[in-house]
Amino acid sequence: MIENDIFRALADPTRRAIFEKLASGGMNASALRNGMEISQPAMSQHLAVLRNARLVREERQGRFVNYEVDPDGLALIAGWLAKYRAYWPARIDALKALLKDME
Amino acid sequence: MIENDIFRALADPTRRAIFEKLASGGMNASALRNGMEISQPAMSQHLAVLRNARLVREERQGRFVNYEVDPDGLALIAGWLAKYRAYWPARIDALKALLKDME
DNA sequence: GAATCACATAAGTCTGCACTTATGTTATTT
DNA sequence: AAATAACATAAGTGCAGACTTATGTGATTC
Repeated sequence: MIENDIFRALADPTRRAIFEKLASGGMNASALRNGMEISQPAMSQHLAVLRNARLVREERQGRFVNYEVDPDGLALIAGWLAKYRAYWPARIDALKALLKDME
Repeated sequence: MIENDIFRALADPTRRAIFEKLASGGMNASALRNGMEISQPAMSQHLAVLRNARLVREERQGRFVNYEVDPDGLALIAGWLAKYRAYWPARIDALKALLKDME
């Protein structure tokens, strides 16, 4: 179940940090490690989990592998959130401000 | 960190099932157990985790404790998602239409 | 083609966490 | 006030998962 993979992937703070870093632009695994104090295998394993959850996708470039955010995973979270939109009216103003900021 | 609590809380499928059940209406812990094959302590522990993540809130009613969805947790997820709005431009229009419909 | 570089995979260790059994706490009932 | 009902908490157990060390794989460099 992909939904389970997504939430389990995001449950780890290190993985969320990696994802956030990728959100600012595509990057290879080595570049991702810069300033993160994480071993090479650990990074590789984290990326595999994120990729399996469709939060990230890879693209081979020579001997480098470029990673970038996969919108599919985000859309799935948005879909999960939408199921509970009945509870959003309480926060509707905050959301509106958020959207206005998106223009 | 509350964001971490939220994602860790949602990482467990049983906890997501409990949350989904509560989304269809407030309920006490015993009613939640109906048709779930889960022990009473396990349910109590799951509810504690969800409550700590602000995904659920409780309200004492005699010797019962009524649980309901807490919009705060959902809003925090929406806020997290919003950080990556650059990756779901196509979804923005749908969300806007949704909010307009809420007026 | 041998060495090196970027990354993946294997296997083992250790911590966190979901569960169980047992007991505590608070409110109702009789 | 004793019994019971609804729930919380404590302590112990077993497994998943985040890490390590070691090795494998595919691409570039010399």
